[in-house]
Amino acid sequence: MNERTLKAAFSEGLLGWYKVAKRDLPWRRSRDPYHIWISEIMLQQTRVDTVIPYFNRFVERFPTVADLAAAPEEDVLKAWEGLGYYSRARNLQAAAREVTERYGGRVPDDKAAVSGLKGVGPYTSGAIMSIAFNRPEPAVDGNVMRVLSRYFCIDEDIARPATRIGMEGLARKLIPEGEAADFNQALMELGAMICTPKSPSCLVCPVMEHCQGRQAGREEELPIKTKAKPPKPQYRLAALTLDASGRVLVRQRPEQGLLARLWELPHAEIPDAEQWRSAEAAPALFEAAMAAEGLAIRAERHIADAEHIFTHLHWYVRVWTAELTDGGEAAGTGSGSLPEGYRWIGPAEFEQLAWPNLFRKLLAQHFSGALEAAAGAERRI
DNA sequence: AAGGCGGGGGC
DNA sequence: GCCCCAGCCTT
Repeated sequence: MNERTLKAAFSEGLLGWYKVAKRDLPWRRSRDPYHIWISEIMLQQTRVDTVIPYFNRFVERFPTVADLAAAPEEDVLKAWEGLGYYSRARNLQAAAREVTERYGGRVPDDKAAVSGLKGVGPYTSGAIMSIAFNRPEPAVDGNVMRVLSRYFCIDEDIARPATRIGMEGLARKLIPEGEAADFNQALMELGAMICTPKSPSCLVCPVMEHCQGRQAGREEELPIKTKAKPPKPQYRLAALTLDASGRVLVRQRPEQGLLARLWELPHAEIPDAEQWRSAEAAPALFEAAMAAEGLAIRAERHIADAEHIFTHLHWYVRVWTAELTDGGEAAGTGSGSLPEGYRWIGPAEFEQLAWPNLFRKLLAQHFSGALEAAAGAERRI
């Protein structure tokens, strides 16, 4: 079979399968390019099942581009809480403001304009142009690279940017006339449902017959991908500090970087794991580290441990109860002696602010009494 | 080209 | 435990 026939068989088989097998997803019930856009940003590095509830809440809370553009940033962050990669939320709102001001609140049917929006890269621009406007642009994500690597038995490392460029050229040629929206979604659907990373379901695959990877017996070893580096361990101590009325001392993270603008318990890295672990050495190191950030505390008692794995970091977080050492003024009614970004919160404020999952879980346990109960049980042993 | 940037599901 | 996911941005 020649190359042209191989491609035609692929496109026809895949498209025919998709038209009868496609999943009923919330954003597929809409033709609104704004909805397509929201869904594609949320779906970056995030699974469909995770995105669905976020998508539904988000479009209800921000029904139009103008609503999103006009919303307080903290509202957008709260709507994104738990979804991860929070720069997506900030970029999305910045882009919504650009669409409102420059394009009258409508997502432009223009490849260059869409590509220029913050948070929209090669994949997402192709997805919006094809799915929302049926333009024949490729939308090459991890699914597509896996499917194409297998079907055409391509050995190139999909971690290399150059490989994605090549895949885009191939994917562009595969789009059947006038079928960009369905075909691009079919490619991703096949990758998600049939041509999975592990144990692909070749026997029910609509294009198995001509799959070059399977014919070579290599469907399990493709695609080729260089391994990611393991996350770097970081040992951190966090302070659970209460005032007289039971409120908890928390702080907001900086505007840039990891977990930007989310809220957290005050904490500091202890570079030496052994010292971090040591009940004798840890308090003084913790107190010094917090003092360097302008917060004078005394660490009292180890109360909980938590772990959180990011793509590039592995946090080991040990929570100590703590007290402010600069007298009652800081623990009072917010007289201003707290460092910038710090505040006292009760259960009501806890629900309003946006937290990374690690601290959301810890504080939820504290406010429900579970944290102290567990520590008390441990102490009795 | 490499690294920063979350969180969860599947096996 | 390990892998990977409907990636983008900065350097």
